[in-house]
Amino acid sequence: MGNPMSEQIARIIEQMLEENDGVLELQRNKLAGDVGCVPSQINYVIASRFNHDRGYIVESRRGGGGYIKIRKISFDSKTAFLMHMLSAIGEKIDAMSARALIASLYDNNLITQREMSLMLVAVSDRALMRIVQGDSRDTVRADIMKSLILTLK
Amino acid sequence: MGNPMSEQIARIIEQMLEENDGVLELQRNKLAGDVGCVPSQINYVIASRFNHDRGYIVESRRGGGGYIKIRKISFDSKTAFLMHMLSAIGEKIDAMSARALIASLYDNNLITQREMSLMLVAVSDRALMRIVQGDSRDTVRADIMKSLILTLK
DNA sequence: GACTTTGACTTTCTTTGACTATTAAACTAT
DNA sequence: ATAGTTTAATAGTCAAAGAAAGTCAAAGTC
Repeated sequence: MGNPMSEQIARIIEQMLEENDGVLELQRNKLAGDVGCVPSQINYVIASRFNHDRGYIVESRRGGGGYIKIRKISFDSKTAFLMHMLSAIGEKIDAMSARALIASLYDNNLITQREMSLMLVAVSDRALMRIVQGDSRDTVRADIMKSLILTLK
Repeated sequence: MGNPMSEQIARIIEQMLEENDGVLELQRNKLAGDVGCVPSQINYVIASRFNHDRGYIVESRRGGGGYIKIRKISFDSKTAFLMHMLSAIGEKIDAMSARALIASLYDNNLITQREMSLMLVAVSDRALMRIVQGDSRDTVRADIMKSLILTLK
């Protein structure tokens, strides 16, 4: 059977990544124990299948509480995400939807917490919205949102 | 997953620092007791995560009523810078001045390049400025600028 | 020959504890 | 009261042990 241990380990990691939105933190010794291999084989699998060339970023830490963190970074999907969001905005967007979109940028690791705060200020600033009249608000907000999102590209 | 004691202690200290405007005075033995570790581990955490390289200044005193005081450096100067900028803005600000201020935030390492881009969009978005009439523009822009700067803490 | 498996050895980070140093408060002698 | 001394309460240091993860080359498999 074409079923080497490395394949098994790789499948496990892939599955965990999918279940976790492309981010995964594992413990090398534990995984090795679970799957029944020597710890350094985990390194082999990661080095051969989850390396940078294949679109992954790996960070790790030794010592007590150590871990290996694997992140799938696909510029394509990032751009796709942003483009999808752009087209979802359309002509107008209300404040609550804008906030939700910004939060989802943060949840998807496309912006930092501080960037989120800045964006929230930009689309929901009270002084601004006091001046802009009624229906125009959501139009202005949509324009700002689009510009902000394009800035992230 | 990876939650070594050191992480826990570091998080506690960070939180206390945030709640206290970047200054914190703790009692080593008490904290060690609360969190359930040996006192010298507090030293380890401080040495490894709150050292000068990471932007902290630590002072301490032994004996009765002893303490360890941790201060986040440059917090004061950062805040001072931001406050100065805030008061420099006043009621109105024109687009060019706003851009200059934002650039100086970047030059002074208070924001990243991407944050700079986001802020620039927020204060100079053409769609927005098309709608806001003449003299109000600089007032709106000043309000937005102030909110943005306050967001930077 | 390319890929996989294994394990001895290395490096990094954390935890622990014995020992040291400093300080404030309490005490003692004058 | 004052100065000196002791005591108790803190914090500091450092090295050893522990807990991961990393490296690399030899051996195994297809």
